[in-house]
Amino acid sequence: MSVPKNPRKKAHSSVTIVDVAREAGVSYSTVSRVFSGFEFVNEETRRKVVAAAERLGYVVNLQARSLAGGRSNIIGLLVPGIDNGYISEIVKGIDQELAHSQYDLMLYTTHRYEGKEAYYVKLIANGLVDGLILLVPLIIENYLQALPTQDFPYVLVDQVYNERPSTTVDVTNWQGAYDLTNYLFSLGHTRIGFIAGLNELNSASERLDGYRAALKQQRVAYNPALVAEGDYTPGGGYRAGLNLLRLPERPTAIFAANDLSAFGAMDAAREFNLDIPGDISIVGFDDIPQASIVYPKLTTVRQPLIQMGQVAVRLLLEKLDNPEKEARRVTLGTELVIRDSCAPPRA
Amino acid sequence: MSVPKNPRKKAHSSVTIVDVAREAGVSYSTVSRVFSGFEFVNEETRRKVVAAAERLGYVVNLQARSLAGGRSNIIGLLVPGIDNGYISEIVKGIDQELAHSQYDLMLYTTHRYEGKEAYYVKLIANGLVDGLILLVPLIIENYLQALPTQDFPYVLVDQVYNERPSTTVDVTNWQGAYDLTNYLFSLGHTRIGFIAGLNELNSASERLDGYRAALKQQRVAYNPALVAEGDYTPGGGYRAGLNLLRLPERPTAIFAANDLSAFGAMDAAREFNLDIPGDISIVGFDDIPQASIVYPKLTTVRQPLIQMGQVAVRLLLEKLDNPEKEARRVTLGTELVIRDSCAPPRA
DNA sequence: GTGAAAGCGCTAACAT
DNA sequence: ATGTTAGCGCTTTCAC
Repeated sequence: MSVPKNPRKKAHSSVTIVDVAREAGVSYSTVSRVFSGFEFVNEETRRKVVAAAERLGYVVNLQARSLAGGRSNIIGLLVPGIDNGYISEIVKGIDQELAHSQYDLMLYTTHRYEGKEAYYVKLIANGLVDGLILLVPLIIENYLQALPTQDFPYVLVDQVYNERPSTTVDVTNWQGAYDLTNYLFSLGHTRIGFIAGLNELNSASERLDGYRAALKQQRVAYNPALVAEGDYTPGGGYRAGLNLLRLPERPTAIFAANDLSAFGAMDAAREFNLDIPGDISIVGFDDIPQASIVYPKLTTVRQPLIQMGQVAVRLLLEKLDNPEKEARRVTLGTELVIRDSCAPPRA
Repeated sequence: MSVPKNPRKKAHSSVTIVDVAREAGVSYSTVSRVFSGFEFVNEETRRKVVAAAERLGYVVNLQARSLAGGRSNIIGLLVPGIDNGYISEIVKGIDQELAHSQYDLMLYTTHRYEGKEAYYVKLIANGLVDGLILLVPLIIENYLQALPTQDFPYVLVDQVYNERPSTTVDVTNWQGAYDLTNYLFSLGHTRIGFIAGLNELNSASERLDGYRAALKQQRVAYNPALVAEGDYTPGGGYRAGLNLLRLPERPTAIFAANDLSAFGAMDAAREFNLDIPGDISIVGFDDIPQASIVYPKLTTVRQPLIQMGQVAVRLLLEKLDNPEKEARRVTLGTELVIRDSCAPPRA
């Protein structure tokens, strides 16, 4: 064991490559070769080294490897927070995919550096991580501008950024909203309220567009009064729902731009003593896990959240292996999930 | 900018301490002093250095700092996965507390190394992180044994390990279960089914003990037939719920050992066309966010999940700052949360 | 207060 | 196939 001279150094002494080399009676670069793979090493030597390493309980020091060779085998994930079914499902996908790889995950939450996004990203990109997955709803440019070079590998999830060709994974928001609205029509609804998300989010505006397109196609006039402002949160959905339900001509169905808002709208409906789906139909978007736990179970549009995470990782690793590769955008399909929160309007 | 000689090195060139030193016209150890804090540096020199660094856009390389003897300022978190309200709430607390500190978070999920826990922990502890928070339900010893030295800083969340004095944060599981059972008694229930968690988890066994203690105190005979085996998942809760409801003398209330199981039990009750809480009362434990979203809203025992995460971080940082400090155990209080899933039994 | 120099554990030329 | 050597970017003695 090499004894650290530095007293402020981390306490736990560790076995290094040098110790293993001595134990095995070879030079320490040979040991390095054995553990960094790929190099040719005599089978017998390799065995000796592995045995020695095992005896000593050797484990590589990833920092040192990274410093010396360049790769940390860590990818960074930047998110607003993980206390949200939507994000944690995507993270689950990321995690799953990473499990098949040699990479580990560094989790960065944005709230820590509000207003200092640029510095944060620089710190992140400088050294520790090989690439970055950005799952941040807003102000992407603040983050992206700070990337140390044009070609630092990153991928955007669920948002598009047109100023710079960026590797991106998103879903068919427009189509999903279009399909869902048509489903409501097929049930006989024509007065369909819409609880919007923040318009700066392109997922939100695409969904609104899909809703409007379906209206148009059904030759139902678009009525701005039926669109209430929400913000993708249950609280916002609740308030928007209240507004919609107070309307003189109450909608018979409400399309909330995401599931969380739909939950809020459900609460609002209950406050009006309205039966769901008897008196009012409610639908959401995303199909987060809670959507099938609430009562009644929510009809919604499924985004392949887990798959989004997986694809994000795959795209990033692809980029890592082949930096020359051009940025590309993968748009995954959505799917109508019919559950118990809709019924034909009362006659 | 120093040009890396190694072609496989990460593409993005970065500004180093040497560049800053040259720019500022000082030696690079002075630059180091400026950024690693604490050392005495002439105020004017410091200003020059800071200015130069800013001009160049310098950011420290944490790996190098860590390797050289400093701290990585990263703590590791080991969890089974984050797709679970219980865990993600705790993580939220961890994240919040970390935000006030200089530390970043490395997220490790256990499923990647099943059967290789020891190796995994070694890898984690060896180098990259300064300390570790273990939020792993089972087989803790496999993990702990592998810690490089006796004094590698770690803290256990929601589990106790008696073989070695360990810094721990947990909650009053026994008391919570006791209180909750008594609440059910106060409503008039006496036939109270219990859906257990895995008995190896001490949270699960403590809750069962609390339930039994309340029974005893109320002089109600303990009936093993009323205890169904669950596993802390909705699926397990559903099956256990079914078993309980099939009993000749059906319980009038069900105490599920955690909220997730309670959700499963609710589904089971609905399958029997039982009204909750009219025909049967159901309670859970944990108060995860979903508990107030399900319908009817779940009566449960609140664990201060966020606070648990915060305390875990605080304990770890405390240990990091003062390695000599003895391990201690912090047990946080639980609290009865009465919502809509209980009513007196039908006469 | 500041500079010079050693070394953290490892990888990757460059030798042999 | 293996050993030698020079760093990766930084912290930390040890001089001055």
